[in-house]
Amino acid sequence: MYSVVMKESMLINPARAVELFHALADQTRLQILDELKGGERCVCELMDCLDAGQSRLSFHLKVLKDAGIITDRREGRWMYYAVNTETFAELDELVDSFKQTKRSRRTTARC
Amino acid sequence: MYSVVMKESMLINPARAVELFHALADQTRLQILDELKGGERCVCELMDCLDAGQSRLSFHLKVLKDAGIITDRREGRWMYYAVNTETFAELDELVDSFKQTKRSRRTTARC
DNA sequence: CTTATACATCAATGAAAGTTGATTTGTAGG
DNA sequence: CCTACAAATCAACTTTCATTGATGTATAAG
Repeated sequence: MYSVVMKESMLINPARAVELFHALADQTRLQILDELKGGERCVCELMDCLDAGQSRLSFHLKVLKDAGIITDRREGRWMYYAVNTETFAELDELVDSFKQTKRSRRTTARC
Repeated sequence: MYSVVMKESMLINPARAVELFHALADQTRLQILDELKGGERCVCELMDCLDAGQSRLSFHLKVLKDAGIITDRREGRWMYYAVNTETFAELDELVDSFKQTKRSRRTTARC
């Protein structure tokens, strides 16, 4: 089986994990995601319901997009943002990867 | 059912979510968790395998502990740290809570 | 071609977080 | 007591991140 072959204590990709968690570690960005749960939204809609300035929103949307957490789509003058479901699957995996390896309580004391 | 009663687009607790994600958004802290998957460890062991200074480790351990991600236990002069499995269950829930509400693609355009 | 709208990007500032070395606290042993 | 060791805490500093206002860019309409 896979888990037996793999080095048991190895993260999928540390840098990627940091990027994902960092993107989620902000109140405004969580509010954006919360709003996007209801379907795609354009920036001006988000400005309304989050009561945030345009450049501030743009900044946070970029962080989320760079992390692959949301996607964007242009329609005329508007940019529509939506959650990227694939990335949440990735997140699930990531969280699971931290779960304790039950065997191997300790091998040697190193102190 | 619960989910029907709850306001559909509401996070469990935004501040708590930010705290959790922030605690995980750091390379060193992820390395610590990765090491703790193999069972509890004391600070000096972590210093060895992570090649990090003592005060630096202490700082990161505090962040993880304050977020409830790890627990500590004193044994003589040593402090043993271990992952707190309950918090990972909480994390699972949190990640799930972001998953898209399929119905309600859009109600009104607000731009 | 001009103007307006929607948004991104930039530069400056302020706030928060991480690093380092020094000091302090707690425990064990002589 | 005194010393030694494990680890926490602190102060100074650096880096990273978020906010703001101004400017730039793309699209659409007249």
